[in-house]
Amino acid sequence: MNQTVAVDNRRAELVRVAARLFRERGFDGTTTRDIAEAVGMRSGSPFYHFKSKQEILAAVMEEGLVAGLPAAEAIAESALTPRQKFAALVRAHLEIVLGEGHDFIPVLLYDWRRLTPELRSRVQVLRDRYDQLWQDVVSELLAAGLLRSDSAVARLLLMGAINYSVLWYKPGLGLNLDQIAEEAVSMFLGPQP
Amino acid sequence: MNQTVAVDNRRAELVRVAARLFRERGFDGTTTRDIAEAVGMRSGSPFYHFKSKQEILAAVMEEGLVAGLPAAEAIAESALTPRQKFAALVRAHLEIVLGEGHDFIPVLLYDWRRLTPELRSRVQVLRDRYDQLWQDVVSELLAAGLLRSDSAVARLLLMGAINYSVLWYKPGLGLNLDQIAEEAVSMFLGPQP
DNA sequence: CCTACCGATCGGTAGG
DNA sequence: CCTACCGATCGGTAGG
Repeated sequence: MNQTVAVDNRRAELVRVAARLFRERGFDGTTTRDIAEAVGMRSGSPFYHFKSKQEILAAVMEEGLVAGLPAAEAIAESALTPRQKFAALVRAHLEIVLGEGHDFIPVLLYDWRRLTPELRSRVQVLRDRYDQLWQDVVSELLAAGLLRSDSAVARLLLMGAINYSVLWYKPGLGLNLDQIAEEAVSMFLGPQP
Repeated sequence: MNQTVAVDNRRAELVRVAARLFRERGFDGTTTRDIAEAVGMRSGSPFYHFKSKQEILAAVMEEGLVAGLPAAEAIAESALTPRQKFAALVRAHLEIVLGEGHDFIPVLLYDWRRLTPELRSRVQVLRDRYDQLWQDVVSELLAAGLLRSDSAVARLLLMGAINYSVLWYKPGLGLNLDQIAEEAVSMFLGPQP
């Protein structure tokens, strides 16, 4: 219809391809030339869509958060029991961290430090919303007596355990995502009552 | 006495300074010129001591592992109860991950992927020894009925929770290392019997 | 370990 | 989005 759609498509393509490359090789291990080539552009053309390489990085992270938030919000606001909410949140989180084709959040976990302070603040807004959902569910667990710990530290340790899996999980080897989620929940909360 | 000592001192100095810079700025965010300048050398001189920048990175990681192994081994081989061993291991690990002046293991956690495959294999030998100590203690916890989970996944989740703290812990804010260690142990194992 | 340097890479830009 | 390019940086090396 108009050119905006085409331009947006190209931009979205750059973000998607950049996510994959950043995840595989890291932010510093990927050049803007790599990204351009992977979408069939010339080396300077990504800068028509983004002001800097770091802006691409921020866009990757924001897209991952925006894509992941609705599912997490639905879980947090559902009528499930605290334990069920937690189990669902763990499973959903494992999916966006380890699932096939999910490159965005791993990039966030790997290369958060490469963002400039300004961009970090911008992305942090979305990150805070995601963290708050976890905080709410962890608070429910504590209120229900299912977890004993300082609430803020508990959340950080729990999310750390899950997030860190991006460094050791290999698809096809050992447990699958459902099984890892089960192991994690039962380890943190004890066996099902 | 002889020149070997002086040369070794310079080399050790490079490793120590590189550890600090790599931790603060990341491997790719640090140039060999930064490292040279920080020890008072000219830009090319680090390559008299190391074949490549990656060799410096490997040396940093190996030094961290060699320094951390004895304490962990002493704990694993001690006569403590499984719960006490685990608590001691968590506390010792938090120290080398978060403690002031401990830059080596954070570099390992941040920049493991920047090692070439060959160097990664070399460092992995030491890493395996460290991981095995954790595996042994986790197995003892399982045997004692203090943890319910698949043993390998349990270890990875536990170590992930601790290791990931390198991304959120800020000295002087919130809990100190002793308190975080206590929170972690009680969250994973439940309240003390 | 220094001097002096290279060769390549890379993010980014002007102008169309 | 392409062409053509710059300016700086950086790991690494030869020779002493």
